[in-house]
Amino acid sequence: MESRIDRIKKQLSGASYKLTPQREATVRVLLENEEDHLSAEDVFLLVREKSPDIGLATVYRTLELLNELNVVDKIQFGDGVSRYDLRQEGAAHFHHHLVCIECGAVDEIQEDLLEDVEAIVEKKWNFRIKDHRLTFHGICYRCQEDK
Amino acid sequence: MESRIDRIKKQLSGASYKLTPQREATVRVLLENEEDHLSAEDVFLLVREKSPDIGLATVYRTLELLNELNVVDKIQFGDGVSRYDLRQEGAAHFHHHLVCIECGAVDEIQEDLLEDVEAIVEKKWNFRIKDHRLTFHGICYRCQEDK
DNA sequence: GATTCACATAATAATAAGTATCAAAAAGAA
DNA sequence: TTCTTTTTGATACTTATTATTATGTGAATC
Repeated sequence: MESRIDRIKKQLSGASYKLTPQREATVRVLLENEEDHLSAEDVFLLVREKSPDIGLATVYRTLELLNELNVVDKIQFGDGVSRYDLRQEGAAHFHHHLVCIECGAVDEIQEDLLEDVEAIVEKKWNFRIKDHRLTFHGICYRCQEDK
Repeated sequence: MESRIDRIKKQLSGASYKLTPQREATVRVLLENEEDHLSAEDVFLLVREKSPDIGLATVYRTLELLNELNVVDKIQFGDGVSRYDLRQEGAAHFHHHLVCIECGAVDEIQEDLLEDVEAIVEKKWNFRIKDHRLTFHGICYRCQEDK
């Protein structure tokens, strides 16, 4: 955990930004809630629990910065809110999501399932792929059991 | 064209909605701009050219309704605006998009490239897929030529 | 034909996510 | 120290979208 913070610190300083206490608090919240897909508001409320004086704008700025440095991914599932998701270390590509239309849960698929598809797209559409977003909408295993 | 409007009319009446003049004007704009990915504002401005008395809220409501009936798909590319895209007739699934990070162009892939991937996800994650969203970000063929 | 009645609409107010502004504080550099 | 740059917090603002509300409309019933 500490080592991940250190590495993020290096990424920041590499781009001549500092890991200020506010930024560190924000990063810690993201690390502690890695499973979730927090909105900026969610992050703000969680950060505020430990650092009550932090401002909402600072959280937005930090998330924006982390997104530019590819530390987090900014995603939209269509509910009108941006969500911020820590990128797996070393992951070249965005991971995939399973959004349950019953309960709203969002699960992640870390595996890259798209290599074959990307090869086809690059060739057939002559498109140089840099990243992708893949989300499946359906019924998660939990809601299937409930039936 | 007229036949497509007729079929959309049937879809509406099947769900006990009417194809009012305002709704028809909105659908026509979508049909005439099928290649584009219009925002609600875009649609509103285009509809207004022919039906100056239409209200923005009506356009929003119509787009929302068409989305619920799966006539259009509501998509977000991350620029803060929802865009509305006519679904190909008979298409069970959402089509895919190629978003160029240089020029912003959005191209479409109508083919379903995900059958194999979906089979894996359904089995391995025990997730019953209803729909999917797949967007590639990269450099389109036009911008590659410009180099 | 007049009268209901449910649905649609236009106008506009309200909401909420996100951004811009700006003065003050913090952190370096000199 | 003093000067300069970066960062921050508070808050005003913007903008997409939604809610409200009074009005309109067209089919169904009297």
